[in-house]
Amino acid sequence: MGSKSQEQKPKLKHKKGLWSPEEDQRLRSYIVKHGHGCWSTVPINAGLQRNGKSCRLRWINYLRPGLKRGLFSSHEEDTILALHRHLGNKWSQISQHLPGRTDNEIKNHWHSYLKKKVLKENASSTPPETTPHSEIQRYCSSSSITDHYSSPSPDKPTLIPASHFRENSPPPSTADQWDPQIFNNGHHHENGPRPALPKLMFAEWLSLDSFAATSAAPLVGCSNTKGFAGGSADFGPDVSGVFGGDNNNGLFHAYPLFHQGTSGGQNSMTTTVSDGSASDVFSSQFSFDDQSSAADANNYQFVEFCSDFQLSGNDVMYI
DNA sequence: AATATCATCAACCGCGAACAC
DNA sequence: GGTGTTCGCGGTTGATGATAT
Repeated sequence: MGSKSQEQKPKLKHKKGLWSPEEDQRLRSYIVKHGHGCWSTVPINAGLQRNGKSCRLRWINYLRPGLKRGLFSSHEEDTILALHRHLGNKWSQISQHLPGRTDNEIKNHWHSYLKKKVLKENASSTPPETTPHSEIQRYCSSSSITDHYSSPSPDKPTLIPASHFRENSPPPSTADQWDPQIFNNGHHHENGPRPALPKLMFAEWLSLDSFAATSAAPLVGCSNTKGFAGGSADFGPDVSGVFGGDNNNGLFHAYPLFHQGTSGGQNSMTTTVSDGSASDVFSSQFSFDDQSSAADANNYQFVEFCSDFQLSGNDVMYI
């Protein structure tokens, strides 16, 4: 057992410490071209004097596309606090609820700032239920669907754990089956025009590790432990992609499509949800600003679409 | 200006789980 | 079933910059 295997290969001296820009470039280029596959072979093939573990960490925490850098918003902090109260130090699980944030980043932020904040709050004996993030705790701990569906505020999306559908009833498979309580804040629309549909997204989409590579479009990562089977992706100059949803455990098909035009300007991501037939489909569109930080590695561009998502109280996010 | 202390964050380490043989 | 390998997670460390004395 253990992680000694890589290190003990005939005393190959692995470099440690901070990564240089050249090393970053080598690693990024290699993974963009070939995917990471087996991490232990990545440094060998990429010509790096690092061990696979170090490469994996560097990719996950720093080079992976879609990472959000910078200060944590108050909403993110609230989410961390609420989830930490429920999950404890499960940084990896917490990070799944914060698109673009890594577990390491969240862990650091906790130890450097949030932990003290909590201690201070406890010292002043503020009841946890009065904190603004109690709604997040509610969906974590409650078994009531009505609790899940109640939108916490006009400015915040409704968050629904995917486990709800596994534990209760299957999710709606068509647009018409969606509970208006969720999508229209309780307002039915019998015969009139369908109200503006909410943005719909899964946190998993925000992890590019969920994307499956195709021969035409070698892409990073291929695995998803929850069985989210990918479709195809093309990160060429015209960034576009189609991703199949989970069809094995009762969840409906969901195909996020995104496309970045060559003319520049604003990018968009269209999310289409269907029951598998072409006849009953609805879609919503995300917008995200052109990110100047989009990497250009060997003519592949990354869409940093996590950075500027703004979900509102009319939106639903499956976590 | 020099030094000490604190805060932040990238990276390392060790462990356990999952998997392959 | 036993052993080795790989991966992912969480705790911890150490370098660096900011701030206080």
